[in-house]
Amino acid sequence: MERRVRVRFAPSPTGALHIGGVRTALYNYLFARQHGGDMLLRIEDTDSTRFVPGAEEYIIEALQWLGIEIDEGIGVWGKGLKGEKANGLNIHGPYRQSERREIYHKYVKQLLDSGNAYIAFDTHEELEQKRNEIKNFQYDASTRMLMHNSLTMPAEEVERRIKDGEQYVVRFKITPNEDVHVHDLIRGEVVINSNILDDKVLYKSADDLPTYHLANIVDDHLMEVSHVIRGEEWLPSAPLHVLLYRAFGWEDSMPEFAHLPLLLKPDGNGKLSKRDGDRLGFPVFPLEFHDQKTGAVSSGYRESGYYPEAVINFLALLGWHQTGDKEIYSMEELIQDFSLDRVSKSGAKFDYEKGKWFNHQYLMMRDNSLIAKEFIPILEAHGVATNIYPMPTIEHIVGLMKERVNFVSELWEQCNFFFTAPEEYDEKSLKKRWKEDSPRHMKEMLALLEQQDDWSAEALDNLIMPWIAEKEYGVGLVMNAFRICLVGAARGPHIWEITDVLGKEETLRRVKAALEKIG
RNA sequence: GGUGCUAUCGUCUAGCGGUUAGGACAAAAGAUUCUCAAUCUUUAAACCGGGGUUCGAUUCCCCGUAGCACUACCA
Repeated sequence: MERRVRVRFAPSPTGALHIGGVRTALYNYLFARQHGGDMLLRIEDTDSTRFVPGAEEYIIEALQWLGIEIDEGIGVWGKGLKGEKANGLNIHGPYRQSERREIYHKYVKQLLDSGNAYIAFDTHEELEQKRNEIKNFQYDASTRMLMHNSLTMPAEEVERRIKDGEQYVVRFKITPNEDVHVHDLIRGEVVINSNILDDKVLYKSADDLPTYHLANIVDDHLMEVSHVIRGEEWLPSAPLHVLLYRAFGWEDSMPEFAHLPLLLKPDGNGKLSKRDGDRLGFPVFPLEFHDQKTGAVSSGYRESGYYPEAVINFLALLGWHQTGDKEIYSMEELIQDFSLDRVSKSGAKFDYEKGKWFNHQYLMMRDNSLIAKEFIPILEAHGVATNIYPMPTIEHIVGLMKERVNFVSELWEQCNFFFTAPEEYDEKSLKKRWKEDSPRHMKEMLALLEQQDDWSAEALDNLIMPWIAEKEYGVGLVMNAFRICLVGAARGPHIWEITDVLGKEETLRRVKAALEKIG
């Protein structure tokens, strides 16, 4: 009997959601949707010292922006999951680990009672001392009898210490010299000897919270998670997790594991970090993040002008690829085509340039009307009174220009001349395209244009081209000078597209102004 | 140091014993155009090294090398 697919994304609220975390969330989501299963969001806030206010809200907002729907847990949203139905699914809650203390108590006790765990009183100082004393010290079968714990002291003393309020931790008692097999959906069988595992802290009395390892196993079991899809950094502790399932007697219902390759720095070595983004000038977070403690602001993909579809598409292909050459995938297509066994095993260097290209692709595919709406605020920020332009005109302009930019935000510098007359003339263009005869050409052209009533591109072309030919001025020479008058530089779309948008009056005005200013 | 994972153009990758090793990004050149882009065409660019297995290895195995991850009362 096939088990219902249930996956979870379980970030800890320690700051902005890293782009690698976003990819993990995405892969989980794709897998869940493909199998008609459930996508849960759980908050792993078992480290009270690293909690960052606002992080949880940030995570939810980021997932919503990207279109990664949550079926169960924190921040449920998405199609058909609103209201009661959504709440009805939240039967495994609470989904914040800090709110599950009672649950963990029970399971810590179970491990203690079954002899799979013990209580330890060693202070940080004592541990530090041992690390100095014994090279490569590890708290395990070889050293645990040298330490202050319930294995080395009488039960009464343990009890007394706890009663006295002494802080302690609960450690997992690892059986030495045992090969632990982990089946990984991406990597196959991984075998690790338990000797290299230490007696992991499972619970700390100081904040009455479990550590990741315990909470993770208990929650995944209770929440009936079928597949654990997470970053490769967890692979070394996967055997520990297997041992934990075993100690609880849950090995039969243990989830399948899939450890994803890491996202690496674009240059050099190591995994992608926030600092790389700062250094190389690209965002490593989906949304802009304001750190309330430090006041630092980190840039986000949304604020940088990316479309969520582009970010999704880009991220999906960083570590996963189908057999063919297809590169543009909608979310629906990804859900259709995604598979864990086609996830690559090696880390992927983060290629930001390709990310820009993806956004370009989505910009090209986008309706001009939508782009125009996005462009209007930018126009207004540059002092353009957008209400004097009919919407179709703005749509026409963005349609002309979108193919030469990656982001809507780059549109302004490409097409500002449609909205404001040039005040300065690009020196390079002048040098190359404004010749001795240019003023005379422009004056003659001006005279011709002033007589012209039909301002259509076709009519203007029929007027000007024969004139140039007749006078033998050279098309390039005249047209480029004309372009400089209108644009202020040697760039932009076809010249009759520009005259069309500007209209006769404005066109003539610009030519006159240029004649005055450049001479 | 220990343990694990990984290894095809600069980058993301296709390839699942026999291929002119394919595609995309980035780069270069050309075409086109009144300009700048876009577009199209083209070029350059890779199987980490050494052993096996095999008629034949980029592909399978081993070793080496390199990279990465983990090695906390962090996740």
